[in-house]
Amino acid sequence: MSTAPQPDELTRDFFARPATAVAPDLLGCVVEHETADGLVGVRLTEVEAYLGEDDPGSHAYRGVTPRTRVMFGPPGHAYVYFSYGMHWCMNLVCEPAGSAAAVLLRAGEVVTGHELATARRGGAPARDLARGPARLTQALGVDRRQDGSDVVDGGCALRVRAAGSPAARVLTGPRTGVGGGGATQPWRFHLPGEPTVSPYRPHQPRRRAPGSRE
DNA sequence: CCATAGATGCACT
DNA sequence: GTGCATCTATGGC
Repeated sequence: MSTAPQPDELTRDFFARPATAVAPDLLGCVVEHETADGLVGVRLTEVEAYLGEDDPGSHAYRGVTPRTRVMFGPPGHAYVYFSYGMHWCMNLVCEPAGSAAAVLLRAGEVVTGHELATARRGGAPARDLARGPARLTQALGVDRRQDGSDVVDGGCALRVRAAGSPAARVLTGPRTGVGGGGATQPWRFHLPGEPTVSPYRPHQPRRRAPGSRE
């Protein structure tokens, strides 16, 4: 049989736009990851836009490095990075190659593979399965191996599809967990009335490590 | 509900 | 060496 695109499949052109335009359109879409263990799908309820080299809150602010190489590549790919020594976070790359914008997937609702997602999350309650960027990747089974994955190439294990009509209402707010002056722009997007949206936390400078002098 | 502290490894300076 | 685009456990209300 043919591998014709499904009607709800997102296109590369969808991601070739500014991150601030892509981000609200991603709300309500479903990210799926299929592994040997099964399929988990997450309906996105909260995302954040990160711009390129002019955005102090973006990993791309200091230009191309081995880690941020994928952000500067073509749109429609996953940028997965390691955070705080134990977590993985997932972005979808936007804008044409050479421009480093991306959208961080912050939270969602597990709509497929509830049992597998719960097992991966250590038996967490349903609302918490994908509430937070690191929880979301853990529920999906995404880690370093998915960095650079093409999510709009039909047949990839990690993919994004539209689900129903676009969100009727989208709320915006300041970005979460970002300092350096990058938090003040209203580049966080979420759906209203969603219990899976992570609570907003203003950025707090990290206290010194134990044992260091004050 | 809220606040705080500790875990933990990598990218970059 | 410094600083994280975080989460969990624990304690108090």
